[in-house]
Amino acid sequence: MDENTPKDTINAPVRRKRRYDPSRRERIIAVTLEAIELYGITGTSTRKVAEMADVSLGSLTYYFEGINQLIEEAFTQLSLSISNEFRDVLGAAKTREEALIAVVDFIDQKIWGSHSTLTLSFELYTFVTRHPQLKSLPQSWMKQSRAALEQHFTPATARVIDAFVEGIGIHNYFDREPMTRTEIERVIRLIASAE
Amino acid sequence: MDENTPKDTINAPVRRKRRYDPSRRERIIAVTLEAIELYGITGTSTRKVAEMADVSLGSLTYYFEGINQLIEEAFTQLSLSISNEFRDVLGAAKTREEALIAVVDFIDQKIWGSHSTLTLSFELYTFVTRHPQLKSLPQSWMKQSRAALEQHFTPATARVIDAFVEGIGIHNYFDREPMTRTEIERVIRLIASAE
Amino acid sequence: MDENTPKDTINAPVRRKRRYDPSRRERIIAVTLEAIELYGITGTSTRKVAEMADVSLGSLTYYFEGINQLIEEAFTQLSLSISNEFRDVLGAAKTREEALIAVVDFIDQKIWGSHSTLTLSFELYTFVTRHPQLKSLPQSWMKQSRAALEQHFTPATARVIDAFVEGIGIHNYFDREPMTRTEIERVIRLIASAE
Amino acid sequence: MDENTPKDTINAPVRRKRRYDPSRRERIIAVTLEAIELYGITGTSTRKVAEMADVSLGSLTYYFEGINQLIEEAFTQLSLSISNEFRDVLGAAKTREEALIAVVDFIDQKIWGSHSTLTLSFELYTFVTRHPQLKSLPQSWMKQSRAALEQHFTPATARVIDAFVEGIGIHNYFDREPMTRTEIERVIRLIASAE
DNA sequence: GATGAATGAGGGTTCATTCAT
DNA sequence: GATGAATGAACCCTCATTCAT
Repeated sequence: MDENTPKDTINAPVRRKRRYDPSRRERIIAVTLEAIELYGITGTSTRKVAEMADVSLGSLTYYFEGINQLIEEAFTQLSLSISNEFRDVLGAAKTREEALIAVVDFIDQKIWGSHSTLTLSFELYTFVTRHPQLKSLPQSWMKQSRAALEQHFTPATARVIDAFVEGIGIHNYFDREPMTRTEIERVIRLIASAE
Repeated sequence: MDENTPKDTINAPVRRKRRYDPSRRERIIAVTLEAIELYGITGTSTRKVAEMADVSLGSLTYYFEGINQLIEEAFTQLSLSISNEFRDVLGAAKTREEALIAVVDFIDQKIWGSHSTLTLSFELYTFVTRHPQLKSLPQSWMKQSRAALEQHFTPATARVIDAFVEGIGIHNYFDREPMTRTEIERVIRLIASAE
Repeated sequence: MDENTPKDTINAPVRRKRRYDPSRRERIIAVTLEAIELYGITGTSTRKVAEMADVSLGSLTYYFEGINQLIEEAFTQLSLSISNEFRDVLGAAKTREEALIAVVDFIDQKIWGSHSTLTLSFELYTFVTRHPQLKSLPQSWMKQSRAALEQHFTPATARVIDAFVEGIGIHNYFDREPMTRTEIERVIRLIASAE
Repeated sequence: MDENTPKDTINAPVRRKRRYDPSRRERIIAVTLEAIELYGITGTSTRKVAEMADVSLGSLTYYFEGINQLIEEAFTQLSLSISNEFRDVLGAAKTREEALIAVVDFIDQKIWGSHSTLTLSFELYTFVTRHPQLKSLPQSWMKQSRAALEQHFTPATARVIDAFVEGIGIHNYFDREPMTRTEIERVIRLIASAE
């Protein structure tokens, strides 16, 4: 009782008493993804997420079964974001030529090539390895990528492009002299030419 | 101690639990890699490694600065193993045709396609993301792969093959209908044909 | 809320999850006793009780001061049930001989010997130890047991029988070879014979 | 490093660094029993035990699988103490008459009648209810009590006395007017007379 | 050189209770 | 009157690391 009574209006203690926060669940998920990007799954604790989301510790287990479910939902969202973005980029292409360029863009810098995306993907792959029930995440992600590519290429070609996107993205991440845009384009054209 | 001490035969050559063991350091590293494969970095603790290596807990910090150094050395060894194996497989190829088949084998089942290798690679990639000083590991690994490939292909082709190996390995790991050997071979031949 | 709201039949008498419920307080108490029997006081939480009673979480602190008051009321009810049952069983006896048999029945299987009753009694005894204001519960329970016995036996005998009932019930609960009905009857007759 | 460096010898920080504490495990068990008596199992936490034993938190899980194993060991010790004490008291009796008096003493005040013992017994009974693997504790305790009694009485009588001891102890604990020593003695003699 | 008992910060989670609606 | 989202202290336990022997 005492601790809630402000001595005077000036020194009133700042007490976080945020009730009614309708988008709380979504914010927690988004913040979790940020935490994973910043600190890795290893460094992502309930306490850190709660603090980053400006939320009490109890909120996490109020909305989620446990930290694993939280991570799963965060990854689900990540997976959706990436594959939707790929779909959008490819979907905007009207001709086969535009599609080719869109793929190159996707690798080169726009999405897949980004530090953030790759970092999160590595975390996801590693996590899926230990939690096989999440295999559906990269699976449906791959499925959607290929569906988007198949609007412009044959299934076989789509598959090869998809795999190349994956591989070159990772290699460029580590490589001190990443493959140039010109070279990427040459490869994509080569693959596409084989249909 | 008591239970291991022979009561009356003073010089009896009793096998102590922790016997004289010159290769202890190496064994700890090897066991750490096993632990990472089995439980992930997250699930690999000093206690578990010590127990698996049949070594005292103190040994770990006696031989290594800390658990991170231990993991780093384990990954260094992993990196060496994989790239050496790739070098050997490629090195055994006498003709360009044999080299092509060797690459297909490498992807298809022998090494890179294995569950164990991919699992460890994901752990490594994730770890490197948080410990940039280890970037040299995948870098020199890539360097050696390409050097091996360059015995039979141009540098540009070597690079593309290398990236494709990476990507298709990962995709096949997640894919419920992995790319067939025939299809893999077709792609490799396609890439090689562009020289 | 959405899923329970009828889309077009405005006045449809949809059964809400939480319907009008006049005996809610009593039900909560009864359910609490069930929870204690199933999970022990340790395993009985407000959430679990609310869920089992199909009642909102807030109801518990709305109807009760706190969980301790809830437990107290549950135990009060338990105490009443058991002692009333004992009173009824004894009250139905018309002769001293029938009373003897009734006591044997009470121990042997009917009430006191039951797993459920003993489980709850242990919980109660333990709880009373930490909340002395509840000592009146076993006290009035004992008082009523003796009053029922005194319809057929002297106070001194009633007391001894009562204590024996307590002791043999507990021992038979743990004993792998419980005391037989014949033997129980022999003891009761022995005690009764001393008047 | 900084925090360990004393600024001067006078203000050297007091750091509990108790290494080598050979009886630590036993002390933790003993302290746990004290904690259970004082606060009940419900109120006995790892933190409280660690503090009471002047031991670090980690020591508890270093020596015990978890808090349940700790409680089990504490109860095992309790069970041993009580039944040994009963054995000793009875064992000191040379004649049947002395044995009778020993039993009365045991109930009346010495051991079983004590607040402490009954409190712990209630906790034990309640705990066993939820952890059936501990049923052997009260079982072997009963077994030993009867063995001690059978030095002076027939098995049937031993069993009845044992049950009566249990029941009267509990009832006297709750009763505002406990059974007098004289009355207890009368009952014991009555039971013994039936052989 | 080698050990393993000891440490304590930090992990995930549960809980009774509060209170704006 | 009744709700349930929100709180934060406290729970048990794991961990890398230290250090007296």
